[in-house]
Amino acid sequence: MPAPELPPAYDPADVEGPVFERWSVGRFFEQPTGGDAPFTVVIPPPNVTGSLHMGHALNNTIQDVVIRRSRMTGRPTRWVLGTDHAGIATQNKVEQKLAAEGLSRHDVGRERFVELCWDWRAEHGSIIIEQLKRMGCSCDYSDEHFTMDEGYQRAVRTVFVDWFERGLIYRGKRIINWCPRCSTALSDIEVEHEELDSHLWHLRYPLKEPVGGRDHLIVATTRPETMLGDTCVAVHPDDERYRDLVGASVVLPLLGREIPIVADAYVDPSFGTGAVKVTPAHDPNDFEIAERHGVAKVNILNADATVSEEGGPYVGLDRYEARKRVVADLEAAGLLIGIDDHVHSVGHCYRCHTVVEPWLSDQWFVDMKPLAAPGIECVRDGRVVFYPKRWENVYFQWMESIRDWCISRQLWWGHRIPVFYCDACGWQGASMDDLESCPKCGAAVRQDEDVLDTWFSSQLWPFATLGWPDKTPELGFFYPTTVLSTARDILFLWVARMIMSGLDFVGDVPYRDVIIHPTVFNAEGKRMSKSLGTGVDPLDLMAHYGADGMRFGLMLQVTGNQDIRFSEDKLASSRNFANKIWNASRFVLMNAGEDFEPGEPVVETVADAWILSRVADLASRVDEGLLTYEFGETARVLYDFFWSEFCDWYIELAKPRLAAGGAARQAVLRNLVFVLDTALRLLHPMMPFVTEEIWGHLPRSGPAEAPALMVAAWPDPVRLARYRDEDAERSIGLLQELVTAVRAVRARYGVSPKARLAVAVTSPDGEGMVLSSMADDVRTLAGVGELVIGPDVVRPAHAAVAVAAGSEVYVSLEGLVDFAAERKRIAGELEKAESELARVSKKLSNEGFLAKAAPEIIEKDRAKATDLAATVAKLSVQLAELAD
RNA sequence: GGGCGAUUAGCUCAGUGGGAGAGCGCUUCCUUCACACGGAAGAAGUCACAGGUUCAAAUCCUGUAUCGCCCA
Repeated sequence: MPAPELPPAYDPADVEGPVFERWSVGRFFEQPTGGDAPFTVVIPPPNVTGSLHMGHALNNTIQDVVIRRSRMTGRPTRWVLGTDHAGIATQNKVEQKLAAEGLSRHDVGRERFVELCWDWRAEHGSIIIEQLKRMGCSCDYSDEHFTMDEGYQRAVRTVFVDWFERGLIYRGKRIINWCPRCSTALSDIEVEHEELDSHLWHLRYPLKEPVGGRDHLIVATTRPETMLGDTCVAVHPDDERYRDLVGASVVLPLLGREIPIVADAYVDPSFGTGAVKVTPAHDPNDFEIAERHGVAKVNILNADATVSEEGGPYVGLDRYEARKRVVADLEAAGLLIGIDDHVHSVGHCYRCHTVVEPWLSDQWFVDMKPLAAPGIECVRDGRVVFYPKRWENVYFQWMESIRDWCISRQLWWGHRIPVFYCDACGWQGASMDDLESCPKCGAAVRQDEDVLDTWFSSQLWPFATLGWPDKTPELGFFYPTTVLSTARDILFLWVARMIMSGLDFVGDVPYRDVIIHPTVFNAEGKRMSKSLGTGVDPLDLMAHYGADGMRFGLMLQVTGNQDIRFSEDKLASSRNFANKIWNASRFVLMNAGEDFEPGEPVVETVADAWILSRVADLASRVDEGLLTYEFGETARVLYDFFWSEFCDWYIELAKPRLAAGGAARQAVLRNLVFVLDTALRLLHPMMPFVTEEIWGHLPRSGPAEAPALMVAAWPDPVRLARYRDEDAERSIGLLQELVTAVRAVRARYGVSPKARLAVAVTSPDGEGMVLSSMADDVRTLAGVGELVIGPDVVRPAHAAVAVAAGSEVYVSLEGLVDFAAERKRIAGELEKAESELARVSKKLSNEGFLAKAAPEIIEKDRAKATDLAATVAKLSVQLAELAD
């Protein structure tokens, strides 16, 4: 089938939509139903409120690349799609919408509010899914999951009840991280710490009774307003300065409360004055001290971070206003001793960046230690492998010092905690079913008001999406999944927890390989953020460079490094690369028209043997690179092969044979088609659109092997290995050197590209024969007319000279050669060759080297020395001749 | 305080024991019938610094400096 004429420039906008449509109509995205060795990826569920950012673009390209390769190898391949319900983020969105109408969630009530969340999801939840399609991601779009699906809710509840009954989930009054804006608890790892310039306030606390002539002590604090909640002052038990004060009392300024002085080893005597004020309801360490000494815990803040009634005269003030007032009042009372500059770390909400408040409240926790042990073991014994490997240490470090997980959130949108309380008899318990009455006394029960952390449900993603807790066929077939790709910032939030819950509930790891991809920063090396306007929108990038250009440009930047300073240049060169592929293909298709006779590749010339050898090498490097997740290196290998080898050399070498017609034309056409076909397959995972479109136009020898490139066979490096040909590679290397040398002479003297040069080459026998056999190629590629190659060619008069591939090259340039300039240049080359020869000779006369270096290294250096000596000799002769 | 990463051409980055590379940018030439999103040629680096190991170090080890990230 002859190809319709392709336009001379690749326009992604014309191609991407129709190609995606073809994949969709062909149902190529859909998961397989049978086969062996399934390859499964679960997508890290994007937040349902989100839209595509660079992290998504990168991560989903990585997943699509491994998925597409796997699908082409014929393995049953499944990419599971879905979103998470994003408790805080979704609730924020819906509350904002209500606020626009002057309403709060309390005005509409819990039931209605949850309905509004579902409405919001129905309206906005598929935005990011559509964006994934735009990128060409080959997820199974017919099988979309959501962490609030009915079946998923059952999975979450099963996990909760199980852990509750095993005593792993418990309720307790603890210091948790409270976001006053979101009005909910956060787990420790949902808090982002930031170093801020602040102050250290030194406060005088008067003693109730003077002790040993002292009537006060001085405490230092970074949060003076919390003094309202102080219930003791602590000093180190070994601190001589305060020993006699332990057991005495101070009168808390402003409030007049009498509080004790206690001795506690937690206190660092070298920090501040060595005496610390203790605010048990607002600091986790102070809480511990209070527990040890049995002192009261006074909570001075309301949920919105205003001062509670415990704050006496300061009641109702915002925390920052309270700070100003407390400091001012202390100063007025002469109790403010000094203020030092101080940098300290302040926690912020990971969703809204409000400063979080350590706050005492009743929350639900998971005891993580028993779950962590198997989670550590499965990485130690290699059942789960991280790429890059170094992330395993980060994982171990966190898992080994794991702390209990606060899972309750004071939200309405999410999985409501399935614990029921009977106020009549005091019974409480977790239940799979919604209880109306107390199983013990029959009185009415009430359900816990809180919902679970979104991550509590996300941790079940690899198996809850497969139907767990039911023992579905899918679960048996697709679990464990194959690889998970994700950003490093959710290693703890998500990956570690999936591993622990997968082991605990399914009895096996959730996946074998974990790819931790680099973080995408902007060109200045700063985190990309929509709110700061430092982000780049992947949709804009795709509009400029095409989806393939963006994908390939990102892949070029994925190395073992932990971050990427995003370079748009790489996307531009990738767009150009797509155009290059398009045009090379266009050239091949224009030739492989009516008269093309399909068939196996034919080795008719050295160039044929060479390009087939190179494509065999390419297949093995790309295959290996993708299996080891080395995306940057793989992208570079593809780029170099296609551009530098296939286009710059093989196509150029093919042109005269195409023009010659007949058998020569048919042979080279077959090879062009074969190499292009193979390269398109290898490029497909990274650049799915342009490769698919071109592949559809390639001539076939019979009925189509596959309905689309997406589901065509992946080139098998083992089968291609028969095309390896080192001799051909060496020969083409000689040709390239010679051609380049002649072109350089042309450029140096500004000879028109149209002018045919007369060239004479003196070569050693072996090389001379190889070059002679390719004389026509040299003529074409270097623009040479008269060409003489022999063992002892006479140097023409008025010739520019070069040494290439061990040969002397003379280019006749009647009247053009500037002999003085030429002498200078050759002298420079000679100097370079001599110094290189001296270096290698020195090495070869080093006995240590000869005794200890690997034989092949020594052999290589000997050969190099021989070559260099020849080069030096030739250049010397040339220099001498030019002196005439 | 602990850990991790980075420091290579003007810029962004590959290269992890044996001849310093790419893309972009720059210089010169070329619109030749696949491609100017192109072709040809070229200039450009004290591989952060200091020690050490080795026959041999951009590469391994130790330390220092600077930048970034994570944990406490």
